[in-house]
Amino acid sequence: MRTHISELLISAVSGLQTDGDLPADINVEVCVTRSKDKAHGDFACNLALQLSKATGMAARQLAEKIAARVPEDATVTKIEVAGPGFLNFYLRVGYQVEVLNQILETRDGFGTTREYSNDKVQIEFVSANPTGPLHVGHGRGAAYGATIGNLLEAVGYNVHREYYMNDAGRQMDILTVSVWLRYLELCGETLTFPDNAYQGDYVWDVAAALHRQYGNQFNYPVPLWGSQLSSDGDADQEAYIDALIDKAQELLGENDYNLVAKHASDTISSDIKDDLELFGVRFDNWYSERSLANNDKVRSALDALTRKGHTYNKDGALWFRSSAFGDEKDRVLVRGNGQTTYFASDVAYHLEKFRRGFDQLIDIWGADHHGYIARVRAAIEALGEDPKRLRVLLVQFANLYTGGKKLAMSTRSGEFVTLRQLRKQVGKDAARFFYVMRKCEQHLDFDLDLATSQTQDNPVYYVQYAHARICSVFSQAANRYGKNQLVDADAALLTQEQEQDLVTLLDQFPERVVYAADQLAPHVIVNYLRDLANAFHSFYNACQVLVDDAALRGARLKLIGAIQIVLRNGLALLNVNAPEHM
RNA sequence: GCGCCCGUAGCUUAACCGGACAGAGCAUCGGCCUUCUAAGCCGAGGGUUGCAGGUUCAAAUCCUGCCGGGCGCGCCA
Repeated sequence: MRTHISELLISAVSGLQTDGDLPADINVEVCVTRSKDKAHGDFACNLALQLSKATGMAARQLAEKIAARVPEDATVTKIEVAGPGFLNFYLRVGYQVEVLNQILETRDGFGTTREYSNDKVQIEFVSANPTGPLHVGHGRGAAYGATIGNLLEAVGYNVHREYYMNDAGRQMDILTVSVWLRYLELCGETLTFPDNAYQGDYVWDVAAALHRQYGNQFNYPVPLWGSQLSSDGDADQEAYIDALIDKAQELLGENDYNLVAKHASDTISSDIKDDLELFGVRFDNWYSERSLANNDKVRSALDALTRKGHTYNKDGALWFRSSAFGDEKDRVLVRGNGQTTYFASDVAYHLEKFRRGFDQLIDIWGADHHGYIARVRAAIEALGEDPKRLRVLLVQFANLYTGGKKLAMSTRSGEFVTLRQLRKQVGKDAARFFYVMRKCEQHLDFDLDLATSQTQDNPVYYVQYAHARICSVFSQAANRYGKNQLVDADAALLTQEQEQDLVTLLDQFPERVVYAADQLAPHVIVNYLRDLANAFHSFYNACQVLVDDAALRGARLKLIGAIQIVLRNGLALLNVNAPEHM
């Protein structure tokens, strides 16, 4: 309907142009919006206000001229010039009821469109180091990315979801050593576990599994080697950890060290996979950082940069001249000790993404990575790819509160609430809904006490309850009147204000999905569902569905049948269940 | 110090990417269950959109400067 009105307006403008009332060379961008207020009709357009600037004509006067030139239309009953020069369109009562038939016919498909049907888009999210279980901070990125994926799919994109496993580098070495030390303790050794190693209980679990599988194969009595390390290292703990890593590699040898490392990373990765699966978050691919290095992809990406003349050597390190591409300073790719940096892997990884033929790339990162955007973009540009095809979304942190106190969340300290615990406490549906309720650049305060003790107040129940109520009405309708109540129902009987409001809302669902997908804004769907549930609950209290009048009853069943489908489709976008009973 | 994000009712927030009197929820107060689920509905109070300028017919939205909060600024990942 909106595009239809736009067409009417365009025709009016070109009519005025041939009349000579408007200059022929003006740029017309017609923008029709739904009126917020019913007093302003059904649709509104600010065209005259925009054109008055370009033409120098008074806006109201111009609006009158446009209105007079709009072609006759069966649906438009009145065009009014209002305020400073708005054109308000009033439409025939009941013009939207056709949407009910459309919903009941297309069912699951209602809300999906084919707007972007040929574009392949890759969305990379979560991508947490496999050094520990996912915590509630990761949950937001997971829920957000999964929902974005659903939205993009709904508007026709070919979506590929990927998790980048940072399974290489120093953090993994620290994890390996942490597991090995716990393992030694299980073998009966006595040692001081470093404060800056991974403290969490899960490290014990990983070590225990290692011990079950390999027995004492990796045991080296501490008295034989412990004294060789610089004394307990309160001077420099990080150096102490590095020394431990070296010592472990020396004692275990490459093969055994890698066995321990792989055991640790595999165990934790599979735990992460299970966890995400239960959270309703699926990936098409898990891309290993280690595999980049193993396949020489890092080396060849660096060679490509060097060939194009964007690198240089300084102080024994290899640098990328990212400042030539808008970054604030140059970045190190290969350190003086010969090791490549995390950034080097990321350059190779993003190059690889482009090579895989995606039209668009979306990265969802935690807000703490914002300083990273410029250098990744720089690398993409330097390698001859179009940086505009990469969209980076920064998701602000979710702060967790309990007892009014903010919880610190650090994987190394072991002080964190896992995603698994959260899911068990508040449930998958509530957690998923809560995580995407706010726009991603807004900080999210997650009050655990509130979520656990007052689950009744959680808005997800409000929406789910609307769905359950509808299901209940249908089951009673079937009991009293038999099935197939929807056949031949006449939606024109829906004349109550609450019924009209509902039809209008249902009619908006597809455009809201498109908008949410364009903006990568799941909260738009959340708000829509709350509005729809609210309109339904109001209707439910004002109008009886199962009335004696069979015609009216049929019309109302048709209406709530459509609502049921839209609630279900909307909740499905969020991976939230639509229960039949509550 | 420099850079990015944010500041809206007591609290948590929305506002269709410049539009009409800034909408909700929680909390507070007052009503509604012998009719389809009261996890609901109806009503009331509560706002100088952090502050000060600027652009515009029109600013929560755009620009400038302050104030306040978060995050980042490694040959860490």
